[in-house]
Amino acid sequence: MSTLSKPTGHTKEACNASVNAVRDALYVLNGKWKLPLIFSLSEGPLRFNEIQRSLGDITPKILSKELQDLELNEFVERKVMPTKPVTVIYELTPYSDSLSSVLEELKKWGMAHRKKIMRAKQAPVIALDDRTEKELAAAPAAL
Amino acid sequence: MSTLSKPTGHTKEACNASVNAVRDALYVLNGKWKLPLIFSLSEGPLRFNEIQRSLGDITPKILSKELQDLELNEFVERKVMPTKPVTVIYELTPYSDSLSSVLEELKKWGMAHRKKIMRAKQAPVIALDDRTEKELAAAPAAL
DNA sequence: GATATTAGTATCCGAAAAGATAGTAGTATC
DNA sequence: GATACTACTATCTTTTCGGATACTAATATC
Repeated sequence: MSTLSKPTGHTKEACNASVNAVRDALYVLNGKWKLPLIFSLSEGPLRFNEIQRSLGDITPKILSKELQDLELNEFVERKVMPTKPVTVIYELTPYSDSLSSVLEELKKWGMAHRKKIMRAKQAPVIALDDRTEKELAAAPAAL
Repeated sequence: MSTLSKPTGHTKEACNASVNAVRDALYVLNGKWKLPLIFSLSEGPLRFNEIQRSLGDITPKILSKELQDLELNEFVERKVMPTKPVTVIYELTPYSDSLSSVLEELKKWGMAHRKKIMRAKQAPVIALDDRTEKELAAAPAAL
């Protein structure tokens, strides 16, 4: 039995509100590139092509879409510089800092979960490091 | 400018490790039904058909798959009871409680974000309540 | 005038996630 | 013997996501 529902009580309305709030939060971080993008920009502003190079294999279409998503959520600001061939710089907003505690919690939990899976399966570290996160999270019992 | 990268420094390796850990965490919560399912079971153990009824419009195929995912991640335990027509009960494990602080952070952030969006757009509350979370999070500027 | 660089957009494509619909095995009831 | 309930599984279709490839407009360089 669990205590997950204790803090807010467990009325249907409270649960739905919680689910919706958590979903809102997950939604803004979701997809393959949001996190790499945020971490990449956390080292400083970058231009479009610089981001593309730093992420390696993202296509311009996807990068453009992801940057627009981040802009809509006010994590990233897009600045067009009036240079000869125009340069566009993207940088994290102060608001993006509000994510830090959430990301910190997710990171802590993710690392602990990975350790649990490693312990549970007694798999050698090297083998674990070779697995993708998807495999790790989706099929821990298979390790 | 942001301070997102400060706590762990910003070496390439540290960033990748963080991204992977956060991704691990997001992965186990991802998909349309994981959260409703967890919240539903947080009120107590339920049988397959009871879960289906409580979630409304999930198909048995999807429900079965989601429950298996949760079982693999050790959030849910599946117990087969030797009754006349067999009954199967699903319940949250003690390990699922480890999610509570993560979910609490996500909930807090999600609620604050929604409020920010509401303030930013000065949209009437009723209009906001009519929107889906996807619309809210994906296109806040359109409110 | 040909080529390169800027920051993208347009079109098509394949994989994966989700859903609709139907069926299954075992038991019990009418 | 027909129907219903249990907990699913099988098959097919739709929707969504991400990617490959090619292209654009404006300026600058060779």
